[in-house]
Amino acid sequence: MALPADSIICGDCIEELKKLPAKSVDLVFADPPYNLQLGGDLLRPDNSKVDAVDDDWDQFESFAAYDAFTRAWLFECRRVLKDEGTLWVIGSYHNIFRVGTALQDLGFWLLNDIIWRKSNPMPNFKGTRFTNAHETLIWAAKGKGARRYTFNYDAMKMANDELQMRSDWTLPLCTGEERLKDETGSKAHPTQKPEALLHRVILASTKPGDVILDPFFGTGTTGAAAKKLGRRFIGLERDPAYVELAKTRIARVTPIAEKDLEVTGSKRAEPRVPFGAVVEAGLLRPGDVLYCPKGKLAAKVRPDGSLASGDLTGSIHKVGAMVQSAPACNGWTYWHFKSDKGLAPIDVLRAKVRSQMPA
Amino acid sequence: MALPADSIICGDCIEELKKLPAKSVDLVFADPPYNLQLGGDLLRPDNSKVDAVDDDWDQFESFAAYDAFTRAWLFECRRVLKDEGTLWVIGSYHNIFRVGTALQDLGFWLLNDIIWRKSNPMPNFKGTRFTNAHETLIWAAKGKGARRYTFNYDAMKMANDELQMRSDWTLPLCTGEERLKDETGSKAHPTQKPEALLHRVILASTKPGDVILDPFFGTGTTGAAAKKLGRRFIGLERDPAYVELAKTRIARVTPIAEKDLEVTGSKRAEPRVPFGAVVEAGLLRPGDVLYCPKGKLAAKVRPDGSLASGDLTGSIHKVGAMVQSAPACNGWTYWHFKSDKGLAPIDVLRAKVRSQMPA
DNA sequence: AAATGTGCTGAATCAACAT
DNA sequence: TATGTTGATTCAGCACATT
Repeated sequence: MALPADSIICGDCIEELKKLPAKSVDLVFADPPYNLQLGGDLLRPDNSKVDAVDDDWDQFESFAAYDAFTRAWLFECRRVLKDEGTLWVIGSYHNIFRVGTALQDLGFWLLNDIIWRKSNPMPNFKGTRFTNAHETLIWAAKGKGARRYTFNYDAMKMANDELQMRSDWTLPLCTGEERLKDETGSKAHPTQKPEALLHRVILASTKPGDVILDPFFGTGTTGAAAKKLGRRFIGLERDPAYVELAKTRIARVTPIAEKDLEVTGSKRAEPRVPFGAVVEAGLLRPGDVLYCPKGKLAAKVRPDGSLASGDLTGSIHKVGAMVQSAPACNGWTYWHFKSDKGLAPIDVLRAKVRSQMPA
Repeated sequence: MALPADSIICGDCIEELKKLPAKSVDLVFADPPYNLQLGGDLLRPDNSKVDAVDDDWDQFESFAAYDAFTRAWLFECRRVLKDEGTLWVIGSYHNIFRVGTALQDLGFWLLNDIIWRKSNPMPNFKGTRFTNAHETLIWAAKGKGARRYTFNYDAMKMANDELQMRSDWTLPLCTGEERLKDETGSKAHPTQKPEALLHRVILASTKPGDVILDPFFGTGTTGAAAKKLGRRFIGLERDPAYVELAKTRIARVTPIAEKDLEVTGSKRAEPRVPFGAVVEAGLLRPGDVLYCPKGKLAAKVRPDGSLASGDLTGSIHKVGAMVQSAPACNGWTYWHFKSDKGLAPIDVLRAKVRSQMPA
């Protein structure tokens, strides 16, 4: 089956998930039902249905049913996810512990739990508890070994005034203009999430063009944010009324021009330049002397791009580590050459070589 | 058996819990092993080694083993707890989901999950995830029907500048003078919690004279805070060395009169707003153009809150400085956007975002 | 005396690629 | 799969030394 990108599928989320091809999506964002009163959606571990919940429900039975439901859709999401893809789930204390446990049991590897601090939460009117002012998101990779997931570290850092983005995010609720209303003027969906939240999730963990799957699409916040940011989406939603709302909503979204989607990139993604290329380019000559940042330690450049410092020879990194008796060293930033303005790190020579490289 | 109030029992926590009488304590505070699953050594950018929690007591064979342990001690705590008593557990994403699930399965009724936002967390040194900047506490009553638990709503409200105390608490780590040191001057316990955290827990959920049980007593932070606040404590701790440390520590604590309790939640500096939050809030779109005060120089907004002006990219401050060839620049006042009333500084957008933020 | 600078540390599931 | 090489990566707060 071809991947139905940029579309909404109306149907039961588990059944529809089963129809999607394995290892086909880059990101899953899921906002599953929080409470246990799911009626027909809830299945016991033996797949029998749970009756409508009343005040005296059998608590264990209900939890077991919720767990079975949770594990079923998470299992399918894991199947559909690419090996280097990641998954987000949002929830509150009513359900998030069960979701987190299920994730771990299914083999997902937790990367972070993220706290959405609501700047304008609903107060606790009875004064019996702390104001419930946050929700929790879990960000997980497909498994322990999955190392090559997308995390746009530098973009996140930039979005936070050049400080690392933390695990707590302060954002307002979805209110005002952004909140979708029905014909009567009341809110169209009870748990519509703010687009700002999805903006950060998508910017952090996907690249332009990636496919984002949302198995509980609702009124399509994930789709709207994805379209805006030049990502594709697949939405699963059971309620045809929500599907219609989401379609209208997403149709109105203007994507950001591709050239405006660029974010701060990581140095790891830069093309690798061996030090030998700097010598080959004539930016340094064999026999030239490099110095440590304070200028006291020195090493001599050799024709093959290795260094010699006394008896020590090897790569710029290895010699840098050895002369400091350090376990490791980034030779590009450690070693300096004498320029007309004093000592400068050889990293500026690497930049010169890179600027002359074909893309 | 009489209740061993204001004492520390050295022994296995589950075995010792079994010896305590049923329905005898008012509060349980538990800081169990987190079951961290760390890989090899972690080096900081300066090549120093992170002192990780690699103690034996944090090692479990599997999730199943951790779950069995968790359910065993939680089961006994529930037995020992008075019907109107409540229980707190602190953890991180490594274990807190399993703890929360166990609590629900054992019949506890969750009242809140509380986020301890660390004001000074350890950074993520490798740039691979969001900075893990919080821990989670769960506050639970003994069962769904247990309504007469203690919650000092007004004291909490008073401690928070007459606003309802929220479910996210911003507190620093336990460092400096407060952190207990061993003979060699290094930390005596790897996971000592700040007294301010216990202070708030105890003030919120106990009355003077109440008995607080801590089954993972460690160096006795719970006991110290309890004594200070005129509550009694029972500590269970396996390691005799920690027991001794805790005894000495608590002996030095002088109880304080209630009227002298510190006022927490004092006014903080204005919350920092990164420019990325302005973009996320939709107040500016990626691709929008910002102008210098005179309108001659321009820069384009990117999705991560960085700016691009020709080849120059970076934060609003950095790009502002570069286009002026100035050493520094306050981007908030330098950059302007086109509003219906002409050019306006982006600082007015920051004010909008800030007006929606809690401290 | 006051200001400034240096070094250390905190519950951390912390790299990616080529051979 | 295992091993070796390249080279990317940190924030707040406190203690203590220096100016």
